[in-house]
Amino acid sequence: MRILLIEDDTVLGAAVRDQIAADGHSVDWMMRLDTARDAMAGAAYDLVLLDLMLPDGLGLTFLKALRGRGDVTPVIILTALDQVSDRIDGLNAGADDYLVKPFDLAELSARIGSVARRYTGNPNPIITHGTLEIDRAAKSIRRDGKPVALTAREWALFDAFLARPGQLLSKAQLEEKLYAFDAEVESNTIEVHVSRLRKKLGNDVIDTERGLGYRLGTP
Amino acid sequence: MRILLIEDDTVLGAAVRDQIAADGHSVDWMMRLDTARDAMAGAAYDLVLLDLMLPDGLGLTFLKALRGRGDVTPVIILTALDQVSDRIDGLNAGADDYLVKPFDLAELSARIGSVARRYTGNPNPIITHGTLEIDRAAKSIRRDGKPVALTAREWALFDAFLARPGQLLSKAQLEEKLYAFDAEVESNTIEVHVSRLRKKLGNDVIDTERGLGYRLGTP
DNA sequence: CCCAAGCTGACAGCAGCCTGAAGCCCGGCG
DNA sequence: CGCCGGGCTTCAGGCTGCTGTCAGCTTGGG
Repeated sequence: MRILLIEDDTVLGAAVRDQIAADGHSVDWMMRLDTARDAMAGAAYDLVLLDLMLPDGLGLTFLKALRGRGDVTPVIILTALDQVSDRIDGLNAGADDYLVKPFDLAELSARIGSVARRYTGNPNPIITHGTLEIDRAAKSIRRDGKPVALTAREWALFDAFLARPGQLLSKAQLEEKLYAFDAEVESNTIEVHVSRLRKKLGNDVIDTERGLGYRLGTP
Repeated sequence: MRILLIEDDTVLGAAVRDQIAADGHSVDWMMRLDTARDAMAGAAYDLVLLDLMLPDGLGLTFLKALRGRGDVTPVIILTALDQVSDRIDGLNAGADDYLVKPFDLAELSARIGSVARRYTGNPNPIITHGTLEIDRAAKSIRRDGKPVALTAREWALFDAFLARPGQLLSKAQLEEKLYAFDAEVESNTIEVHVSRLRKKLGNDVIDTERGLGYRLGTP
């Protein structure tokens, strides 16, 4: 497995690098966000280990930008912050896991294994839905063979329907999925995003059930 | 999402149950492993919250048996054990996540969301009633295999009968369920909706008991 | 046979939904 | 540091079809 380690503490970084290498993975170690950004642009990693406090910025900003770009590479956060709110922010920003320093290197190995198990193992299954071809893992969609680009929110919304085909999802449920519990929307955002999705994927991808919610269309 | 909570501490269990319910999930709460085992045999859960120390055995044994059986339902461990080696054992036994008591309820919510996001669903439980197939969670009904669409009010009414199969429900009770306490209807609204339901689902789904109320039909 | 209780077709009003447009926010770039 | 641009949210106006109401009919009990 190819792992990108972003950590500015030289002692901890070296220890982590050695542990990962001992587990048989290959590691690239960056100490700054800008070089890490370049590294990710140039190569495909299977996992990112991300410190939150870095000399040239916050790890959370980096993570949000990554997810906003549609990148789904698994991310495990390593940080000294042990406040609950920080953990929640991290998970909501799209992290897959969270380790608080000081952590045990053996636990890091276990967590890496746990994350890896979820993502590797099977080639990406393609779901066909009418004239759409959907690769959920890669977050890519083709309509009539032509690629369609979805934004982060659009994908999050569509993915909610893919997770449970045929299930009716209320706007409240969808809001909960698109936004953290704390975040609040008090307008018709969901409706707007549904509208956009329909424009990109076809009017019949999502059915409205008045007063109840939405449902994946039946092609 | 349908969640099985296995926890023998009544105070913590109630708090967790309430938090999950507030997040919009449905919860079954078991205090023993044997009843939990029965529950999992009888229904498909989307997530299991598992305490490790239970009156009739160890949670880890339960988890290993589950995984050994090929069950991949996501499991989050809740426990007072905070040794790193305990965490590693838990993750290696097949747990998806690990929370050490005392934990913050908001963080539990975040972790549940994190697990849910990467989870690809178990089918919802389907109730068969005569020629009807009912998926309460998905709010979908098939009659003779063909999908039937219910409106919001129709579904609310029908769901009232599904919640208590065989029980007689007076019009007053039904009005109370369909409308907020204050809202008042002074006509035969319930009768009208029952009529519409019968038209969609068949005349025998709901039986009339003159002067008393209605009852789910017995196919 | 009569009356009370329930059933159902028709319909108007309005809650709920859709969508174009405008403003805001944030990351990227000069 | 300031501008630029894409994405997200909010708002407002228009439309759809669900829902409560009513009237006339049917059913069941005594």
